Amino acid sequence: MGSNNGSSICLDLSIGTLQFSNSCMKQHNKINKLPLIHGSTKMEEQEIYSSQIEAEMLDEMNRVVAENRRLSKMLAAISERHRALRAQVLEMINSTSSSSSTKPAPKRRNCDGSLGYPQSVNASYKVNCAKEEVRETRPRISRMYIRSDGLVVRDGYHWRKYGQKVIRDNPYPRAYFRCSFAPVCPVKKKVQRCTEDHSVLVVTYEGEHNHVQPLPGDSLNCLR
DNA sequence: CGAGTTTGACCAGCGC
DNA sequence: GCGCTGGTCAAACTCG
Ligand SMILES: [Zn+2]
Repeated sequence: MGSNNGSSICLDLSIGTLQFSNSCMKQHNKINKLPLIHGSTKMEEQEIYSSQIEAEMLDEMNRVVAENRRLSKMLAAISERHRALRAQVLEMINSTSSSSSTKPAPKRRNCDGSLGYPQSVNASYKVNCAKEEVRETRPRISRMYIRSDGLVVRDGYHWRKYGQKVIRDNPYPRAYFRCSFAPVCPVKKKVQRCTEDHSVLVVTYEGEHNHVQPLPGDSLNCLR
């Protein structure tokens, strides 16, 4: 979870071009090897038809090659931007962690301030979570998006509800759960409905279980 | 009767 | 300092 630190994006963008050109060439050879029988109108028709197909295939192939080239350029540009942003974020983390060594870190609202789809996660959240990875002292926080009608999340663990709160800008309340193995297990979770899509539950897990899953059969229909 | 849930009160951080 | 807000506590309540 969140451990995908790979800076290089590797995508195979050769969308069947080789295969396509090979089959095209085979067909081309086949057509060329056809015995020529002069005066045969049927053969002429076939030849015209074949050449039409050939021309269409070549057109298609050129189009796909051009598309492939365009996508490769786009990917290169995106990779370059990703690398630059990553470097920037790391620089920010280093500067803030060195400067905040004198200041005590705030006790609350570290990673839970914003709630929304993964695409709309803001920059400060990303920076905070990156900080989370850098210093291993704070409990691990992970967020999941689950499509569910009720507030029940089948994640294989037993939870005890210890609070519910109406949160600003959300008509649905947020529920607070502790692992039923507490205080031995320190894991907590928060469950609330997504403001954008009310059929989606936003589940935030805090910490890691130090015991086996009591209900391993329960699968998590996660949307990530 | 014990375990789990509900819900109002309380506490602490943060912005103004 | 004050009000707002999110997180937690704990008494009351429910359910098997
Ligand atoms: Zn646990």
